[in-house]
Amino acid sequence: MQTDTHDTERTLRDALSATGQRYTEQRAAVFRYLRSTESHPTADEVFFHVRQEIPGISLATVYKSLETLVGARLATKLTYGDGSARYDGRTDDHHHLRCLGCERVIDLPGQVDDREVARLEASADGFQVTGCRLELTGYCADCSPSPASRV
Amino acid sequence: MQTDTHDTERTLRDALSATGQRYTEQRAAVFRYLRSTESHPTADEVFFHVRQEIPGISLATVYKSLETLVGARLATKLTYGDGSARYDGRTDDHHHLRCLGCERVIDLPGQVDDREVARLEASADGFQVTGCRLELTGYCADCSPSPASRV
DNA sequence: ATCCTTGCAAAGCATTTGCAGTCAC
DNA sequence: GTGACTGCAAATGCTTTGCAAGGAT
Repeated sequence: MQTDTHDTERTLRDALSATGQRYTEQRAAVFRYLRSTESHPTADEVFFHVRQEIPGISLATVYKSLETLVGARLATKLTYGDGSARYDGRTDDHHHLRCLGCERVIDLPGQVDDREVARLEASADGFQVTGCRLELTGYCADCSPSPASRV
Repeated sequence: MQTDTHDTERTLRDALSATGQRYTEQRAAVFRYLRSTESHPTADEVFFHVRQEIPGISLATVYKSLETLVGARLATKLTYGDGSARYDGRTDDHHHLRCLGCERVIDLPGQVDDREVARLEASADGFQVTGCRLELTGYCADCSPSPASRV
């Protein structure tokens, strides 16, 4: 646990200093919160939680910190979906489920098979593929309209 | 060609009247423009083009028309990606390529194999999947940094 | 000591809304 | 004639920016 905290701080310090940026309490708190949750929070939600630790932090700083983390590849910005952007503290290749009922975004374990990507890529003439994002939409266990119905 | 125009108008009239909504010149122009392009335009781009046909149309009306079309399942709203939403006149199941250079969104022929979706879905415990969106990111032929390089 | 960061308030966009006049049915 | 739609302008919501004061190296 203690080790976790140290690793997190070390990771952040290293990534920031590598690009001439500074380690600050605010950035650390935002980073720690992102790492601690699987809820893919919006900037506002991050602000709300981090404020309990650093009451004086401003929303603008939260936005700046989040962009800094994304720039340092320590977080991902999820811009699909309506409305406000969501941030994800995971940076490994993974996908998402989006509940059409409660709008929650849930991590989906597993990756798209490379052969499947290659097959699709074959239709993308002259396009050089570097990444793949997949989102399954539907209804989570709590929002399922009815166990058997299908829209 | 003539038939195409008739079909388009008929399709729109039918879809609108089915929900007690009215056929208007503005909605028709927006619909026609969406059908005529593969460029996945933003609301602003639709506004720009439709204005050449109906100079008096307002941006608000374009937004309202686009939402009406989406609601009637005659268009799709593409909300992944930063910034403004893009609209797609195609409603069949298909996916997209997003160029990280010029930000263009290009249609990707082909679908994700059902078995692949089923495999991923298996990890989504209790989640009822109704749709699948996939986006390959990379560089289009015009933006490719260099033929062989890979980031 | 340098110059990056913060917090505040104001600005910037994309999108939505309220409402009176207009139009499709 | 009735209720839906348009156009305008103002409002909203998320995000970014400019700048002086403060903080990390």
